[in-house]
Amino acid sequence: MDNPFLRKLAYGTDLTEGDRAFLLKVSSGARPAPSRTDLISEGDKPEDVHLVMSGYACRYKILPDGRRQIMAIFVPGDVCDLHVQILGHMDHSIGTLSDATVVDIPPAVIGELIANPRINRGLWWMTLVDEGTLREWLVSMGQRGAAEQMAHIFCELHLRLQAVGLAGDDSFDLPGTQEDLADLMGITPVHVNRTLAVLREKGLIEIAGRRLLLRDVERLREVGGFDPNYLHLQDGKGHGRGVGEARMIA
Amino acid sequence: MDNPFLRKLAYGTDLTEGDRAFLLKVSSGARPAPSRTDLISEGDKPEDVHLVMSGYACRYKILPDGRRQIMAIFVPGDVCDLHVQILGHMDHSIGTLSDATVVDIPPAVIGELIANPRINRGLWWMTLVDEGTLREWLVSMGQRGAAEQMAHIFCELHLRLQAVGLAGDDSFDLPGTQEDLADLMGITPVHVNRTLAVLREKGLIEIAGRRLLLRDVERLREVGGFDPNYLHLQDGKGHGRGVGEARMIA
DNA sequence: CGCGAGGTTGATTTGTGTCAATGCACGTGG
DNA sequence: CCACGTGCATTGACACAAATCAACCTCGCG
Repeated sequence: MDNPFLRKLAYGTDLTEGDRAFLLKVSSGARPAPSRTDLISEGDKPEDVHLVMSGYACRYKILPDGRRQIMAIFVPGDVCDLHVQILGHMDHSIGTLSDATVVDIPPAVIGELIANPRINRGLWWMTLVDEGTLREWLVSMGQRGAAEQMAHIFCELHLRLQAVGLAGDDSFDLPGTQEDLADLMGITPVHVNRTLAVLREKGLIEIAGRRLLLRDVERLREVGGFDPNYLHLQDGKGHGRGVGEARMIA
Repeated sequence: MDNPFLRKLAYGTDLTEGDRAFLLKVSSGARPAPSRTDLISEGDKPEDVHLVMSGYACRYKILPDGRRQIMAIFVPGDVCDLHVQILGHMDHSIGTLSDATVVDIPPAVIGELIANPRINRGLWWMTLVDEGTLREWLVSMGQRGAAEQMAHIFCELHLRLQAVGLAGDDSFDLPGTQEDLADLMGITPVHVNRTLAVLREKGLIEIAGRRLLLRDVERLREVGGFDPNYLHLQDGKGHGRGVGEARMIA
C-alpha cells in the first residue's frame, strides 16, 4: 500500500475495504505540478481542494515589501485546504517547492468524502494535526534559537515522512533550498547556512545534495526539544471522547 | 444585543430568530473563572468546550525549561477548542489572563449546535478565522520586528474587540501584563517595555493603567503592516463557494 | 565553456537578551 | 495611619544571536 493519502488517513481513523477503494479512486489521476508554481494564490476564490501525492508544497504569505513567510510544509498525503470554501477568498497562497503531483478534488467529491463517517473522522484528525503543527511552529519561532528550531523541524519532517513511508531510518529529502528553509524559520539564508554548519559540526546531521542524513536522531531531538506529541500519531483512533459517532459526522 | 457570542457568530453566518434564542440559551449561565487559572491543561482529555463570555483567556504551551509561548488570545465571544474531542489529549493548555466568565458547553450541546446548518456554518467560520489568525501571528513572529509586531497585535485586538462591542473607537483594555505580552510576542518583558516606549514616543499609543489608547490608528496600521483581511469580518456570509448547503452540515 | 542559481565564508552592524537595580502602586497587618 | 511586602513597570550597562553586506565558490546545464 504505497498511497500516502490512505496511509496518512489510517493514522487518524479505521477504514473498511470499501473506504479504501473509494479513497484510492479519489486519489488517483494526480496531475504533475512543476516546481515553484502556485496551486492557489492569495485573493483567489477557493475551488478545488488540493491533495499532494508526491513532492513538496507549502503554505506561504508574501508581505508588501517582498518578505515571505512559509507557514506549513505539505508532504505527500497532505490535504492543503480542506475547509476554506467557507471563506470568500484565500488569505494566503499555496505553492510547490519541488516538482510534485497533486489531485484536484472538486467540492462535490469532498462532500462525498465527509459524508462517510470514518473518512470524515480521518479528515478531521488531519485538520487538527495541521493546526497542532502550526502551533508548534509558533512555539519554535517564538522560543527556540535557530539551531533548536532547525533540529525541531528536521525531527518533525522525518517523522511525518516516515509516516507515509518516504523517509529512511535516518534520512530524507529536504524540501526546497536553504532560502526556503530560511523563509520557513524566519531567519536569513546566510544564517540557515551557518546553523546547518553548527549541526553538522556537532555530528547531528550530514548533507548530501538534497538528502539530509540524521547522524544521531536521539541527540537531535534533545537539541530541538522535540516531543512528537502534537503530531498525534498514536492517539488518533477512537481514544477521543466526543460528540458521539452519529454526531461526529456533522 | 450585548451577547458577544451571538455578535461574533453573526459575522460568519445569517441567523434566524430561533437560532438566536437557542444560542442565547446555550451561552447563558456562564460561571466565573478567576484570573490565572486553567480551563483545561496539557495532557487532559478534552471534555466540555469553553466559551469566553467576559475577560481574556489564552492558549499556551510551556516548554520543559519553563519558557511559555502564548499561541492565541481569546476575547469574549470566542470558543476555545471546538473540535479537539477527536484527539485523545490536549497538546497545550488554555487559561485565563484576567478574571473572566466562561460557559462550559457539553459535547451533547455541541452536537445540537452543529446539527443546525446556519450555526454550524458560523462555527466553521470562527474556526477558520482562528486558524488565519494563528497564521498571521506566525508571520508576525517570523518577519516583523518587535515594534511592527506589537503594532500589529494592537490593531488586531482593537478590531476583534470592536467586533463584539468591547473597544472604543481608539481604546481597549490590554489583556494581561507586559510579561504576558512578552510570551505572546516571543520576546523579553524588558523588551516589551522598551518597545511600548518606542510606540509611545512616536505618538502612536498611550497607556493608562490597563487601558491602551490608540492615538493614531492609521499610522499604527502602517507600522504594523496590518491588513485586516485574515479576520474575514467582511466576507464570511455566503460568498464562499463550497460543498453545497446540504453538505455544508457535514 | 561560460553562465547562473544556490551554497559558503568573513567583517561588521543591529536588535534583542541578560542581569541588575530602582520605582511605583496597591494591599495587608501592625 | 504608617511600614512593609509584593507584583509589575522602568531604566541602564553589557553580552550575544542574528542580520547585513559583500565576496567567492561550486556545480549543473545550456
